Amino acid sequence: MYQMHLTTKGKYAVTAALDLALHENNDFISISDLALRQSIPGPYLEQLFRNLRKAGILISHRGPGGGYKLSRPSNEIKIGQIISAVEDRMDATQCSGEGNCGAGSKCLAHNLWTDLNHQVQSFLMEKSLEDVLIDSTNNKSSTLNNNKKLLIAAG
Amino acid sequence: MYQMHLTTKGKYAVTAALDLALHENNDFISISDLALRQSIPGPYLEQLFRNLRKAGILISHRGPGGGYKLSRPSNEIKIGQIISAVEDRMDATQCSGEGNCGAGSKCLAHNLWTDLNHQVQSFLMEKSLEDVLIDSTNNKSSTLNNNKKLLIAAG
DNA sequence: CCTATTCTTGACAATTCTAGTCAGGAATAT
DNA sequence: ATATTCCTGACTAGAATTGTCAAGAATAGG
Repeated sequence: MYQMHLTTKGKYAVTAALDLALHENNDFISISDLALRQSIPGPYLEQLFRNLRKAGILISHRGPGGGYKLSRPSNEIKIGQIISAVEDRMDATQCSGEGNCGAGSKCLAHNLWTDLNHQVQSFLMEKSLEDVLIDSTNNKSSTLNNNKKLLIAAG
Repeated sequence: MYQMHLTTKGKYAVTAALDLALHENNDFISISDLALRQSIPGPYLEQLFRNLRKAGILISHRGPGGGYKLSRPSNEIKIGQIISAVEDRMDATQCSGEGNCGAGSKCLAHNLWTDLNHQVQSFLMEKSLEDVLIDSTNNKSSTLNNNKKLLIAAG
């Protein structure tokens, strides 16, 4: 089936990465600084940064003055890469692209989820950290109709 | 923050509604028939149909020969309506559109989630049950790159 | 009127995920 | 040396998901 999961993991990871992008010229930034600035529980962030490092998105350095920094310029790192590095619901749930949902064959909604999948993938994979920072300073978020009944809430 | 949740609830509800749309000319269809045809746990589906009825999407009839049917033609019912009727994570999580994420003000990623929100909303609110059935029989799902690392998996 | 069918409601339970903590270890700058 | 900072793995509490169950109310058909 589907399984589309954005949790605090994803949010924290992206927010922290944006902070790193913002201080791109600085050397390394420690987790404690980041956690403080972005109001993220330190040990939790640490856990997330493991994954980002393994995924090659961050590089780290230990010892005094150590910390993390982006492995590449902020315009080369896509939001989708960050999220997929920390959101590990790899979906063992049901047919993950294969068509063994419905009874034996594709369920009626199969293509719907596939298309939605593609839609979100594209959105997140086309947007770089730099893009988001630019959008953010321009404050140019699209007009959001604040329908609380809908599935996604921004914050 | 965000909170974008598609769970089995949403999948089951949409799949069942598609089944109803497929048999639009028939009278009422019983939950047991539906559950059997679409491999959905009966009592669970029952629970979901409550919400769809309350939302005015389905109408029901009791007694022998009773069951459920769509309240309107399948081209007037949008997927988004179905999902929002059953996925009740109304998101008390954090700033639900307000900007009290970050420390006091909007977090760096605020607009990103808002935009993603809007993106998915549009997608689901523009697609009707009929649309999905047509896409489904045409088998014309967009080319999906089967990246298991990504957040959404279809099925 | 009796009965089988089917929805209706509310409560309940098991499992899984999320979100976050903690302790101890390894590297490194000064 | 020592303080700093990452690194790792395990662990926990709470919530959410995914169901189940039992008893009741409506209705069609005989």
